[in-house]
Amino acid sequence: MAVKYTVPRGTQDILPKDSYKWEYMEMVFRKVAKSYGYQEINTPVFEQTEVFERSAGDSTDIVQKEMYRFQDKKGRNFALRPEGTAPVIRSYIENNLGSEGHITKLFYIEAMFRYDRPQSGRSRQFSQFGCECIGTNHPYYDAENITVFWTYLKTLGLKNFVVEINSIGCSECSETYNTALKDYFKKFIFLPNNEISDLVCPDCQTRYDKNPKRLLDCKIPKCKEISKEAPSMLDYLDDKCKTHFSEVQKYLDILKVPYVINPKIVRGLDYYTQTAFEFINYNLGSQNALGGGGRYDGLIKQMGGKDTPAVGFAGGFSRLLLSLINENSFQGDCPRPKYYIVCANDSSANDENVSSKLTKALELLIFLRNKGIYAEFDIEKISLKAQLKNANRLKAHHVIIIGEEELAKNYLTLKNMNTGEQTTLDFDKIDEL
RNA sequence: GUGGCUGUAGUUCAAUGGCAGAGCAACGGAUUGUGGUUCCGUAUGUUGCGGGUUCAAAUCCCGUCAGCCACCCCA
Repeated sequence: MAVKYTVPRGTQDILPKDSYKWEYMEMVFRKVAKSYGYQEINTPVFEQTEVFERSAGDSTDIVQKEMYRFQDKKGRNFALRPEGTAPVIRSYIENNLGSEGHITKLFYIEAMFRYDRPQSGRSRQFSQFGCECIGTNHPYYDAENITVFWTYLKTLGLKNFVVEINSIGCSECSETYNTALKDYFKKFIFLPNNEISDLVCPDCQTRYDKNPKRLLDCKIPKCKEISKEAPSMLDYLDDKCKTHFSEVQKYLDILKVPYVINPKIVRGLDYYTQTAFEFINYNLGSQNALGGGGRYDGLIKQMGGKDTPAVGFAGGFSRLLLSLINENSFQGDCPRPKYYIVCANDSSANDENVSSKLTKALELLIFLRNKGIYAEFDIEKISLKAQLKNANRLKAHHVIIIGEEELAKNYLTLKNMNTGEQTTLDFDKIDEL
């Protein structure tokens, strides 16, 4: 069978058999986010390239390798959005959203694009949910932001996940720590004669210069062994950051969100400060982060706004769905007809009766649909058997049978497809349906 | 971006280099006013695509596309 066109690599169609699952996950997210006072924002799928370059950081992989870039007819540079925070902040500044109160809470559900090798849980177009709480540096809001994510996963019924938190400090602490880390790793990267050693993997040798904190979560056994003895970020926090971090923990305890402290958590984007957190499902394979986030107190100023602190998270729907299906926790219902209408025509039926039954069926169908009830009828299926079989295939809750008997006495036969039980209902009382 | 595995009916998977097959699903019947269970029957193919080797290729080789796994990175 020749399929002429296919979806672009790393993208997918969401087909009817799955689309209701996505709809359900989005519905629950909107509900949870709104209960915490977040309001929905939608930004364009593309932005000026600089929006991402300035925020995420020039050296990050997202900016360096993964952005879909293009020019429009006037030669302006744009990029498909690879992450959600920068556009939201761009909009926050542009529309002066901060003027409406000292805290602004925004949530979004949007498609993101990154050019990367596809794998289970990683595609080139993917859908993210996120919450940004802008305008306060109070540690309670770090905890509250984490709680939104946690509540969302709990509401969906997800069981296998952990919340890991860390503080990567303000830019000053981070600087001091990087120096300490490089000091420690120096003797493993370089031999006494200053040549490159092979005590750590080649990737870690690049990390040493590019992003020293990444040295901590290398998966190569020999590197893991070395990083065990490495200094911990938490020992390099100044008093302000230390207090902030312990306050976040205090509020998480009060809000009853279980968490573990993982001093090795690193964020992939440059704008993060202090609190960093990840939601991880260890059953998920190598792409195991359901989402992550943290505080980014410097970003808004850096992007040209007033100096405004903020905290936020983003998560991926496809990994979430994989997790829910894996552990059999998905709770949404697939759409099922509440009523399936069947016309029964036996050999005794004359043409006139066949026609009045059809009229009755269609009247009933439109009556139910006008009330917003999902009702089905198949005008092309003739035999009673075929119609019932179809009702069963669609998992209809009830079947309404209109046959000779019903036509003559002006009532309907109502069949419960679960129990097989049948009752009758006067045609004049269809309001009761 | 690096390394590896895989690609056959709607789907899950078979087939020593020698006639492309089975389960499930679909459809029809057994059962003319009753679906799900059972039994019987019917239909189903550019073996991802393009080249090569061979008397002969789903099978071997090369290329390509796609998916998966790990790395990388991250949602």
